[in-house]
Amino acid sequence: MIYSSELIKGTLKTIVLKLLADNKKMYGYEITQKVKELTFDKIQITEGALYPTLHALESDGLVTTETEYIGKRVRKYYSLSPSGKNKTKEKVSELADFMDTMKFLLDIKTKTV
Amino acid sequence: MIYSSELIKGTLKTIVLKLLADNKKMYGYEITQKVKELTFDKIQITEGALYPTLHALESDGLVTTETEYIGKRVRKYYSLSPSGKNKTKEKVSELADFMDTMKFLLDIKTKTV
DNA sequence: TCATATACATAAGAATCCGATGTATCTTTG
DNA sequence: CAAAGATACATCGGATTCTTATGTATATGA
Repeated sequence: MIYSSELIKGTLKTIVLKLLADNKKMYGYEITQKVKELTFDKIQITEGALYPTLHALESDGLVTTETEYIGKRVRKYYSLSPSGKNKTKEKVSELADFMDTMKFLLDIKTKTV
Repeated sequence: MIYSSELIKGTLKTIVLKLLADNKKMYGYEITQKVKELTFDKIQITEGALYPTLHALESDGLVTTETEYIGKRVRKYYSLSPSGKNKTKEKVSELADFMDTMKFLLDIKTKTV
C-alpha cells in the first residue's frame, strides 16, 4: 500500500528537514531511498517533488550544499544551516501536535447535538 | 497556534467525511464551527476550502444533500451515502496508518551510516 | 550489451487551499 | 433602532505543491 499523494502534501519539507537533522548530510537520491526504506515503501518521494523542495530549502537559507564527485558522477550533499536546525524543531513539533489533533478528531464519536 | 495551511491539505476531505460519519447530517457552516471547537481553534477551515470540497464529495456520490429553510435563510445539509460510508472507513484508516508512519519517521534517530 | 540503478534537473499540468468578494438574513447590543 | 457581528451560502483569481514526463549522463550487474 502506498499512501494517496494528497497525504504527502505539506509533510515533505518536514520529512526532509528531519532526515537532515538526524543524518548530518545527505544527497537527494539518498533521501528518496531512505524514506522508502524507513516507511517500508509506503512513502515514495518522487524526484519531481524532491528536487524543487531541496532548492527551495536552499534559497530559504535552511540548508547548505557541497558537491562531490563519485567517479564522474555528481553528488550534491545537503546539510542543515543553524536556522535550518531551528526550523526543523518548529516544523517537527508542529507536525507532531497536528497529528495528535488529527488522532483526536478521528477517534472521537461526537453526538454532542 | 494555528497549523500552517499546508498541513490541512490532503486531510480536509477525510475530516469532513469523518464528521459526517459521526453526526449523521451537518451543514457547511456547522462543520467549520465543529472543527474549530473540537480542535480548540487550531484548525480553522475556510469557506473557500470547504464548499468546493463538499461539492466535490457530492459530485462523487459520497454525500447526499437536503435543503432546509431556517426562516428565510437556506441551510444545506450533507449526509453520507452508502459509498460515502465505505470511503470514510478507507480514508480514516489510511490516515491513521499514515500518522503512525509519520510518527515513526519523526521520532527516529537514525545514524545508520 | 542491455536493462537497471544511480544522480542530477526542469517543466507542463493537475489538484488543492487561501484570501477576497459577493449576497443575504438573523441576532445582539449600545 | 441602527450598526456590528454572527449565520449561511457561493465563486474566483492566485499561490503552492505535487505528479508525470522528459532530458542528460554515468555506473553496474546479468
